[in-house]
Amino acid sequence: MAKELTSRAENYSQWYNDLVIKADLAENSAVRGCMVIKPYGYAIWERMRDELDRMFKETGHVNAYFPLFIPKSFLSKEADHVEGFAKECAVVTHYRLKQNPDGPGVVVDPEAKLEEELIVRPTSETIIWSTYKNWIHSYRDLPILCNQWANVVRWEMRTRLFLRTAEFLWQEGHTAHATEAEAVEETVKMLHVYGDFAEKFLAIPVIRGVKSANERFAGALETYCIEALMQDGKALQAGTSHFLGQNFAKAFDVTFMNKENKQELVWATSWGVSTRLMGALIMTHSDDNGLVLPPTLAPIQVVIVPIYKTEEQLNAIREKVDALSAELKAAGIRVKFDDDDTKKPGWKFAEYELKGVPVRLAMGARDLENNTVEVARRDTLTKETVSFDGLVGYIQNLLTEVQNNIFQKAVDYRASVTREVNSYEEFKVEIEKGGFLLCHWDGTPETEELIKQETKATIRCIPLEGDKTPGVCVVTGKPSKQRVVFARAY
RNA sequence: CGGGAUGUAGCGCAGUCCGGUUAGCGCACCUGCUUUGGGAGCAGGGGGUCCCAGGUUCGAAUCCUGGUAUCCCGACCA
Repeated sequence: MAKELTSRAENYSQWYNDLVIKADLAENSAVRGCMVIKPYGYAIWERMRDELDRMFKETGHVNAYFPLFIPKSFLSKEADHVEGFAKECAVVTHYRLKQNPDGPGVVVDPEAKLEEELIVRPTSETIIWSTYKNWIHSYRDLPILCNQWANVVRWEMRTRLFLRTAEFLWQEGHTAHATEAEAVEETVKMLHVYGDFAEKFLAIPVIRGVKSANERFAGALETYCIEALMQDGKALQAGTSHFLGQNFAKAFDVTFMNKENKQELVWATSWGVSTRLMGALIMTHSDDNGLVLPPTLAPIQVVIVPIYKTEEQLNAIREKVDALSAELKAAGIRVKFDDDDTKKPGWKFAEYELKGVPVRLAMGARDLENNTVEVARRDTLTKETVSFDGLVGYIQNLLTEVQNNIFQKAVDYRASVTREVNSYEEFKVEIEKGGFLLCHWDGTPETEELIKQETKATIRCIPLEGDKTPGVCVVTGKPSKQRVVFARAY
């Protein structure tokens, strides 16, 4: 069969959709803009979820769960917040159906209209802070460090698989603190949890930074983010951590008695990452043969494909592989022996490449004779024949090497399309080529908006690390404290 | 919500302009034999409310009207 993924097409999204569907990650469902995540894709999400959950718990957080439905009045209590989300809310108005009196099927029962409409959560700040009001009375009740794993709904006008779906899975942390300093510290801490997760676990290099006012979360005083760069040169916001100040405490009247017996408003943060990370993963590492998964994340790290003609040969291979599998498992490696006799070896090779399995072993009669095995790595698509002896150590090293290699490849790619620009003319030319542009900006929303209108580029973030040399804005010539990161984004 | 395109087997498509045998092709699926170190070959077979509703006609996948869904480009947006 001819290779179906012919090239990284001009129309990246088409390539991406083909890839995702063929790789058995997800399908569009009948519901507008929602996704079905198939078992293999979900296993990848579970790997992400488990690792993040572990990191959250290591930093002192606990999990909880809050309602799906938010009374309309809650959402309107914080002015900026409601303005940010009002245009994309799904609203529940009735609670019952009845038999259609004029024909077949059912209709909404007009008798069952809700007194107050319910909003399907687009995010949970409001319902959580209405709850925190009852949990917090004293400084002794603080901090509260809760996370929830949930689904949320945002009725986007235009959706894109994994990157912007109407419903998506995510985690949202919501913390409450006695002091501003502590809340800011929490916000930054979680930004770095996300940054470390992206780089060490997903092998996606990210820029840690602060959003400009235009791009800030609705209701936040400051939004921190990690920004990644996809292989087509477009930026993707991969995670956010918000310092919410006392905005939600004010809106929901959440106060506490401090040690001096004075009543104070509580300080808040929230932070989240979503199934968008699946999109980031695919669009950072994949090639024309399908997914490329970092070994830390891969649900299957090593697949073993037997090559045989007879049942006897298979049994001989199985005997040897079973011992190897046990050793690999004991070493903490996720291994699969695919002895499905309805598929041929060549088919399996292609299939596991499509699925991004980092290391593939093939073993046939030739190997049994020579005490060898064929080792293929997904990231470089190279193969070599190695001795069966000491194989576990070899594979452990190889997995580490693959992990480092795909991260380094992504770092190198990003470096190759990140450059400084020093005039607006240059900016307009360079932005067409994609990638990150580092340039000076006068710090005003007006200038950012002008650039967005004229070039479709936005400030991805004001980086926390790196060069802090001042300069002058490429548009207005006014002073600038440091270079900021511009790009076109998903 | 504007502009454009497309809905025909599980997937990808041809047929539609110019109405007329039993709606066709590739992949996938099933059976048999041969195969198995990179998505096997040959032979046979199964599978269709042609997006929905109404209309025109002796006759509609094809023409007309309305609806609906999806995709792309905008606007919008973690």
